[in-house]
Amino acid sequence: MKFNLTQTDSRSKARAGELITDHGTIQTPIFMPVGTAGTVKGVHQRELADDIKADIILGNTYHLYLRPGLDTIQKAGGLHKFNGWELPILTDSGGYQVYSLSGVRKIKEEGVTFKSHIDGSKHLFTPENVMDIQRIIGADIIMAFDECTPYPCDYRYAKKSMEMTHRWLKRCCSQFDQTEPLYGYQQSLFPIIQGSTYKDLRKQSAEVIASFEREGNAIGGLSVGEPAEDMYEMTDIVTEILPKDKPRYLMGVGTPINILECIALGIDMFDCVMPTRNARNGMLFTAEGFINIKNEKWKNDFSAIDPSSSLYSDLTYSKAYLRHLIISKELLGAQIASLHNLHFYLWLVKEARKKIIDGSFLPWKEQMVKQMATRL
RNA sequence: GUGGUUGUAGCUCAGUUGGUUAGAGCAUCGGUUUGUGGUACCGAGGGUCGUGGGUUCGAGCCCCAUCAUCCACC
Repeated sequence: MKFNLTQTDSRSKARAGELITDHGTIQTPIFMPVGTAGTVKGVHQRELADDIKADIILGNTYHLYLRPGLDTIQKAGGLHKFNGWELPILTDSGGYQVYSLSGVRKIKEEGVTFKSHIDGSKHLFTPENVMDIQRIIGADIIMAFDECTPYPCDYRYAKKSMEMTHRWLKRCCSQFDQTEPLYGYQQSLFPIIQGSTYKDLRKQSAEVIASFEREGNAIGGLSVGEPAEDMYEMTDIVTEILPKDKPRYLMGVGTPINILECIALGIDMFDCVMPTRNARNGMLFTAEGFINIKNEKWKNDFSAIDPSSSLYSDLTYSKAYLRHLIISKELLGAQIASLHNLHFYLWLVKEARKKIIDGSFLPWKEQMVKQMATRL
């Protein structure tokens, strides 16, 4: 993997770059659609690649390990072969599931024991086997096994947890470096910064993570319920410390506004379920603001879903029709809305990239932030 | 015509021996959603309890009448 910085904004910390992997080049800043179980819910791979030009998608270690299981994925020849997505894939390590499934798990130094949400069976994730699992899934970028602390989190727990995440990282790197990719292309391991909302912990974690000198670095443990201002402050602290010549990935973020603000703080990569999950529940993001398509005001609005879009479905179908589909829980509604939101997110980061390169990022960002906060 | 059944929110229905401002599901309206356990979650509006009398301190519930409904029998 190789990362080239194309341009750095002179009035903010925003950067434009390109990340070259064996499955293709990713232009940064980038938004990565989340495809937990090997599918971006409601969106075809062909639509992702051709219609909205996603450069990379996510998969999830926890879900894929439980179902369809490693045996099937390995027999398929890895996740790319299994799901027919030929561009880059990033897999999350399952660290976040340990957090979101809290109640049915036990965290120890060795690793995490948890119960499957599918059949209740018991499993153990360790830094070592999570590396092995991600070798089998075969993503281009794989994530270290970490503990994502909840918010709020008291200082003592945040510190203890962060230190364990650092020790786990050492074990991840050791296992990763002793093993080989299985399918003939390179994989890169990204470590994850923790430290909750404590400045000194974040600073310390960023320094530790940077010292491992991996090919890219991630920020975890944010967008878990803390105020946006805290998220920005923590991001600002760590991007000051992280090496400039490597990509920075802010995990799980966020709203279109969060993304622009964090691009301004020097983040290159984002992922979030928001565009797809909220689409399924009737929320549409646009450059002018956001829409709850279920609201009665759209009932007889036969204008295009998004006249400024280049998408067939955004131009062909009306708001009234999409409202009908979403309210009726028709599957096509989720598809149209998901594709719309992802297209918008990708348009947003591509536009940001252009503005960074031509030097007009900051005023454009301010204008967009103002517009996108509007409830339509 | 006779005997019986059922009438409670837009719909389908709960509602104890009579006891505070009559509930639920669905529907409607509004909100939430941040490294996906999300076809999810939270909230709101909406009822002269078929109608009219009566008994009672108090009636959705008991009594009478009446209307509607469905069933059975003439």
